[in-house]
Amino acid sequence: MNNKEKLRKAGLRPTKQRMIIADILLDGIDRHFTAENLQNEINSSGNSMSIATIYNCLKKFRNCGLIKQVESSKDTAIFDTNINQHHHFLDEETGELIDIENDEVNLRKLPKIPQGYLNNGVEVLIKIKKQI
Amino acid sequence: MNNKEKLRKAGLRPTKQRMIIADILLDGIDRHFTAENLQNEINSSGNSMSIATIYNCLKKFRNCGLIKQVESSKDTAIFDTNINQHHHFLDEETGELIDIENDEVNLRKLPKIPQGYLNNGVEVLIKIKKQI
DNA sequence: AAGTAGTTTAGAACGATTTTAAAGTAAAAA
DNA sequence: TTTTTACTTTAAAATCGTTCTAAACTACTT
Ligand SMILES: [Mn+2]
Ligand SMILES: [Mn+2]
Ligand SMILES: [Zn+2]
Ligand SMILES: [Zn+2]
Repeated sequence: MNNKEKLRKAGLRPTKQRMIIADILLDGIDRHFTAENLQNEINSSGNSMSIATIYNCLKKFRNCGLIKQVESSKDTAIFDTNINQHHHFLDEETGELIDIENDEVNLRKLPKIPQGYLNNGVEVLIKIKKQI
Repeated sequence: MNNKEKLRKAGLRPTKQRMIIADILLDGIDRHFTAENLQNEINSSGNSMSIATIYNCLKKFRNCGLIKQVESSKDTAIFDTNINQHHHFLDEETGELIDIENDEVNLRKLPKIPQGYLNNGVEVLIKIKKQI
């Protein structure tokens, strides 16, 4: 399925800007990035785009499930092209994230979901720090 | 140990402002809160404090291990008075966090920590959503 | 008591993100 | 195809959480 079809299937109009972003993000390579990182990639590809459009598109892509947003206490939003359920190592010093595939983690025991709620995904974060 | 002693032991001068905050936060009750939440509590207690001081104190308290900061993709920092290793339920709609005590979770399998790094804590986040 | 290092503060500044509103574009209707 | 409609992009302004600045203040040391 090409990117135009992916956008259509997600319910998004394949505009010029969304296609530029899809060409960068939906190439099957897993990556973590910020809005600014993406703008730099757009610029490097010989294109340009308003930062407002980049935020608009990232929000649409995320809400459609084409990308994810990582839970992180950094002040800048971090997005993730790996949309499979998976986990992360986090170096709190640098903010660097490393993927952990889902089958690398196995939970023996999980707490009871609160009354009236449904489980909507489990994420394991392993904080790491450089050895001294 | 009283709050003045707790601050001293943490290497912090027990100033009037830090004592006001310690009286609110270090009462043994686990809670999740923002800087603004705390300012409201300070105001309700008949005191007042500059928002800069509140941020200064929260950062000091966190760096001394008197409180924690939660990993969250919300745009406002969320702090936690539960400093034991523990986990959370997160309602992504509302941002509400609910503690999961450490013994409620059991990991059968953990990935190998990357070369040159040390494990610095494991956090499990269970995203939940309201049943419809 | 005097010195000094650390702390508080109001307000300015900052940086990430969102809003505004006008111009442009894609899809639908005619 | 033309027209209409809803959606999208944009630069610039606004917003909002947080940090910085620098002057006044306070806790601790000598
Ligand atoms: Mn965040
Ligand atoms: Mn911010
Ligand atoms: Zn990832
Ligand atoms: Zn907690």
